[in-house]
Amino acid sequence: MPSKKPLPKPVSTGFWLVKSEPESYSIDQFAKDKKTLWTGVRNYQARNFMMETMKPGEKVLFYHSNAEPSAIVGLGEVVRTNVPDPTALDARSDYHDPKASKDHPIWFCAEIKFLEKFDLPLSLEEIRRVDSLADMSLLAKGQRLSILQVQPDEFDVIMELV
DNA sequence: GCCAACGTTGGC
DNA sequence: GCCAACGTTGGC
Repeated sequence: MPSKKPLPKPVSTGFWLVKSEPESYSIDQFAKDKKTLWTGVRNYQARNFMMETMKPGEKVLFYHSNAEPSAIVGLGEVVRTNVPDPTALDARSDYHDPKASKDHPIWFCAEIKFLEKFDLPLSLEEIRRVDSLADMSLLAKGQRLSILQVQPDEFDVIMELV
């Protein structure tokens, strides 16, 4: 028996949810930018999603966290993945990592393009009231990951409600 | 502003 | 390798 388990490489469900505090990057800013690099992620699990699980063309729900109300507010689509995060190499960035270099970027991000701002944002409170969304990882206790997988059936339910 | 939950760091 | 201390996330 090998003493080490291989690192699990999760299969993409094809759908994602990314969190952003509207005060740092809002859906309105995303709509203006048309596309953005999802930089500044400094968590290995979230990074690995953007390095090896996410695929171009997959849909991304945009969630406002720490907001009033916190809610799913829009939709984007993955354009590129596994892009070295430029903020890690920028000494003036809040996200600068002195251990990162051009040959060893450490941190990677995805590029996401704007598709839609929802007419009816789906608040966290509303999400909790939908039985078929009860298993969303967004609702899991202690869940702090800024990038989460979404199941196809959950995505369909959400798109019916926004 | 509070604080539970979790990830990371570093001393040993 | 253990684990206490610390920092961050994000709901409330």
